[in-house]
Amino acid sequence: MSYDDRRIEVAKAAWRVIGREGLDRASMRAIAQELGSSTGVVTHYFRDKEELTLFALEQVFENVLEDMKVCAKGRQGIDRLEQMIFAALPLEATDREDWKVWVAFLGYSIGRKHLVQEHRKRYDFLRQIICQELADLRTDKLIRAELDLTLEANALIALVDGIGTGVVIYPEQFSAEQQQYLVRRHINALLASS
Amino acid sequence: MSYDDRRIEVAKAAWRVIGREGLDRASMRAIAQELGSSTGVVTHYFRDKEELTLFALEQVFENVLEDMKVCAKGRQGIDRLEQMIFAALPLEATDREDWKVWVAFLGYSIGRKHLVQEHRKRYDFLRQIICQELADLRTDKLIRAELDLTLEANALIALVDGIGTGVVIYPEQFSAEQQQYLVRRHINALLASS
DNA sequence: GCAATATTACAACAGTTGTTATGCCACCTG
DNA sequence: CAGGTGGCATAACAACTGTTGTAATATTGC
Repeated sequence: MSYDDRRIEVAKAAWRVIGREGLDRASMRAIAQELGSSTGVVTHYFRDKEELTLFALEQVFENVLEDMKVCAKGRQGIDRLEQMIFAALPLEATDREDWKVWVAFLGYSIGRKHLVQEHRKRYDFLRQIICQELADLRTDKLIRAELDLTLEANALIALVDGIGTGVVIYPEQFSAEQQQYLVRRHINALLASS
Repeated sequence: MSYDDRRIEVAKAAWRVIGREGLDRASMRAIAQELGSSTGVVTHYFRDKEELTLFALEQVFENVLEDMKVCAKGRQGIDRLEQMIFAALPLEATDREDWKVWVAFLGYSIGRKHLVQEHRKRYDFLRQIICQELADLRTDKLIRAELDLTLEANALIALVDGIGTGVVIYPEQFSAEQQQYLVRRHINALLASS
């Protein structure tokens, strides 16, 4: 196994512990135990704990981006946007673990300037992607021309974020169909009245 | 100053530290220092740290409930619901501190079953309140009859939650007017087409 | 098969944590 | 005034944290 693969394995162990026990209880020793080895391995592949946890978060984020890209592939119009958003929702139980890690990081970032900065970077990236999709839809006159695209992108992110945290705290709160229904209805409100 | 007042003072100090430094860095000593006294005071008024932090969270929650109640008073119809939701939004900079504490708690709850349970209790309470408002609106035929009120209440909470965390991470993301615009539009989609 | 390097284990470090016990001081009550 | 009580300070406790250094073991290249 290559260096990078082993690194990802360590991060996955961290990911599991964070989801199960929380971010502040994901100590080096707990992560090493989850990995089935000693802390020597963890410190060997990561300079310090922050590098490890940020790497784990980055993995989560990139997985979502990848899923969104896959869902977008070959689709067009409103359906394309919908499917991309759906990819970010915790539709299945397995997605919930990713959302747990995400929410844990959000809370952990409070009072830590550089961690907030990390989240801003990622929100920027997401907004840029969605903005581009909205711009394409507007060019095709599928959504109303007067919309503030940045605001609409932020609103979509907020809705997804709210649903995600809701599901993390209250898994039965939103079924997969209800999540999709809410997002669909939100997007429908943007459509050009033709 | 009475016992209960002093208790609240301690909780407010905790609240300030949590918002400024984060929940896991809000140690007993840090809270005592913020209060301008020793840890003896803190332990005197609270059995342990969890009792203190939960009490601080409860204060935040009840403040929001109180604001919602005040905003609802004397209003009726759609305007009443709107104003209640507005009361929960981080419209001003001062509201952001409450939201920081809330988000910090959400993240801290990951992996802690009884803390998740606490959040569920509060979400239950909020949903119940909003459900009642929606039911009243439906009785007056102001919103569509076929709506799933529980789902709609959860959706409203999710939207507010998403906006709140968005503002915490990215204060410039939503202006007060934009927040209100988004909520208003969301609610407008529920109106009976008359 | 030997040397060099990568990987891992383990122990020790200094610092911080929540909690508890003890003692001091002011205040109130009888 | 005696004595008890609530409020608070201080110190000590054991447990746990991230990090570092050292040494043992695998793996690789020649």
